[in-house]
Amino acid sequence: MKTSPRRPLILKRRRLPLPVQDAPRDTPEEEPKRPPAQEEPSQVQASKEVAESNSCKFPTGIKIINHPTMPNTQVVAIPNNADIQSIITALTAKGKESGSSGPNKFILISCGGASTHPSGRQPQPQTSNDSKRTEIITEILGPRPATRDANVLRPPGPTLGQRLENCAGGDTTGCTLDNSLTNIQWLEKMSSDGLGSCSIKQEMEEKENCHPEQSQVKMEEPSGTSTCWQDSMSQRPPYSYMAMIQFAINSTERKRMTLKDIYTWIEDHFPYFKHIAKPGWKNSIRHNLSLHDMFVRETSANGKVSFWTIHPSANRYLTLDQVFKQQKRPNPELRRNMTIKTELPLGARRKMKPLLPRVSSYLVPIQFPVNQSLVLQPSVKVPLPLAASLMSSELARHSKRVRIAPKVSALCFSQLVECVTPFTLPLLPFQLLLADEGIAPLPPAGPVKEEKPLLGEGLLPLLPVQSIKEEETQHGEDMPQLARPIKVESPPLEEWPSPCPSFKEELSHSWEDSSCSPTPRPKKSYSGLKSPARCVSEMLVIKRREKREMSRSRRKQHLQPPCLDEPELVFSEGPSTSRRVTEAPLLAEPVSHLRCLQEEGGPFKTPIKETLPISSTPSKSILPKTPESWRLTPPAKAEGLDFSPVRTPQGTFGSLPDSLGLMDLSTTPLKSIPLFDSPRELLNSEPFDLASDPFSSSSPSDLEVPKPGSPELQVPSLSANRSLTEGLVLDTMNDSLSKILLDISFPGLEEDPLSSDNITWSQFIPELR
DNA sequence: CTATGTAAACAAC
DNA sequence: GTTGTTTACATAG
Repeated sequence: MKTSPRRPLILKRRRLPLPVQDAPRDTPEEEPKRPPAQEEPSQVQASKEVAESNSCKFPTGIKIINHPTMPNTQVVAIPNNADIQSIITALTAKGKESGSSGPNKFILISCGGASTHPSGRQPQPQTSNDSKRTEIITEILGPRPATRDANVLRPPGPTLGQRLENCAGGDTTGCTLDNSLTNIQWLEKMSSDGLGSCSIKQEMEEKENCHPEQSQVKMEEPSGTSTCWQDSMSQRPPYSYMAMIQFAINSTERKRMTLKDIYTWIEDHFPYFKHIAKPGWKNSIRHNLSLHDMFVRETSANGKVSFWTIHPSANRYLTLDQVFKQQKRPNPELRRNMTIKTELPLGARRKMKPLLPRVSSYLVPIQFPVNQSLVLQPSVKVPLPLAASLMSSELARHSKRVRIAPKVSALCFSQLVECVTPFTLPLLPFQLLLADEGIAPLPPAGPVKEEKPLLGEGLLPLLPVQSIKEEETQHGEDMPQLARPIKVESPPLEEWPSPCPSFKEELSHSWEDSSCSPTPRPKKSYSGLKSPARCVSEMLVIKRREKREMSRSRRKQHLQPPCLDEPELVFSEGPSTSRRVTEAPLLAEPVSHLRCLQEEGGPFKTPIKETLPISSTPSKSILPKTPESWRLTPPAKAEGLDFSPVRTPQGTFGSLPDSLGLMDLSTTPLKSIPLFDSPRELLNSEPFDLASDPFSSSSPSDLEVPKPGSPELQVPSLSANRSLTEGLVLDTMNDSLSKILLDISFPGLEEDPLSSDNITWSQFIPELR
């Protein structure tokens, strides 16, 4: 189709221009916003239901609304005077009761805020809304991307899968800013996507998903959207080769597959390759296998058969199934893509984002519901003390990025996610930044700009924890390479199916390697595993590589920390999966977290190649350190990297405390959480840190989060254009509470709301008023 | 610049 | 011919 010489195949995803500004076309009418009410009926109902139910349980004045985009997520508007703890307790109970199927994430927002606000600016416009609405929206459409984040975010709770779903949404929130933003996006989506049916209903039903069994093979159908999917089958899948390879490999129990099987799997699952694609696609597959460090080649014991595996640290265990599901729900993207193409006019189309792959993906798109979406009762006002927020992932695509904060967990939430809200773009720039409490520390130094660095870290933060630590510790900077071997971390053994895997690169260059020894670093290494013989052979290989490396081309891309982009999914089911991360030691949930973390980065994103020094790759890496980023990442933080940071416009945020975050939420100490009347307060206030309390202790000193002092960092920086607000997100699944910062910029406003202190939640969310 | 896709040259089996 | 690696280049963001 595409005939471009070079790229015969073009991914559609890229194609779609953002409607954003142009949007006009797309949604002209629609977007204009439908009043919330109008939205999907189904949604509405759902929301109502929820509300009702909630209302029962909770003190009066509390409004609960289903999050428009996030499944299993509700936005809870809490009056100032309400007893937060009790509410949290109630929500927690509720969430638990509901289990994965029900709402398990709650974004807490204080409503009365308006009152509080002295600020003057309450937005008028919005105000108007207040009265109006009572209802809200609901689920539906979430933006897809969110899911990913979700994963990330999600702690390990129950099953990841569930989480994902739950969280998936990420998001959330309700933030609806003003109309503008929201509408467009989502509405648009809705309409355009047509998700409709499939997604919506199913969404609610997520449950199904939960158990998905997915045979991976057939995933397509699972959803039922088969038609859509099928249609798409003839088209090039929206997944990168790297993603497809991962899907293929992860579809097996042992998580390993021969090249041939990979080809077969892909052909089976994506007819496009079987029937339409040029033969060269196989070459591309091979190319990807060789290029990305996350793919590790193992040789069978006898040495005759080579299996390709995914480096545990990088493996998110994504399966097509999972991705597919997620997409459905939350995002309609795929759907969109598929359908859209045909249906929508170009303008209308959204761009597809590469699902899995792109690094940028780290960013999670967040969608905000349209403003309307939330509605609180008029009467209710919440002060906002709470910040609630949400987070989860979201999608981001738009213009901005949101970072997701990790769960509160331990120390830090710090993670921020940057999201870009894709859709919204046009509308408004609303950004969310999640920050943990501490978060902020920005990376002072660096300009942050680079996302990448961030990326890696950013999301990861969580993940890394374990790995990171280890690395850190191990590394230090230099751990001898020897140490590396330690890698054991990677749980290779267990995880790795193959008994004796020999990885090409044993040395691992990645991580360390680059720097280290000149020696070879073959791609992957799991040292322990390989047999001697292999080692030798490997060595040879390595040598070659080294040479090459010297050269510059793209070499294998090293793993990096994860990113999120991908659809997240976390694995779920996989038996094996479970542990890999042995390392995780720290966390209680380790596994999941870890996994997430690692995975995040992993899979899709290519790890950064950090490049060896030499390597051809340009890694931009700022971090010279490690090539292997993925592991290393954390440390970085220490170093000043930011992990999670949000990148604010200017900068970024800081790092995560890394590990901290990971810790676990389980104990969330919500109790003491302060509520903030206005977003502004939040900003000013220190993070409350959950972390501090409970975790603080836990957190290693080193880890320390910059938080307190630092707050400003972010803020200031942010201030420039944005405003920040904070919110709390209660994830009952995880028992975690997270705080996030929302960075919101209003189009209309010149100033940042923040800057003006005036800002109130209501401004952001009219309904609250 | 980076990530990704494609093509192709080579090398080892 | 298959499998792996690399290099080179193109394209989109």
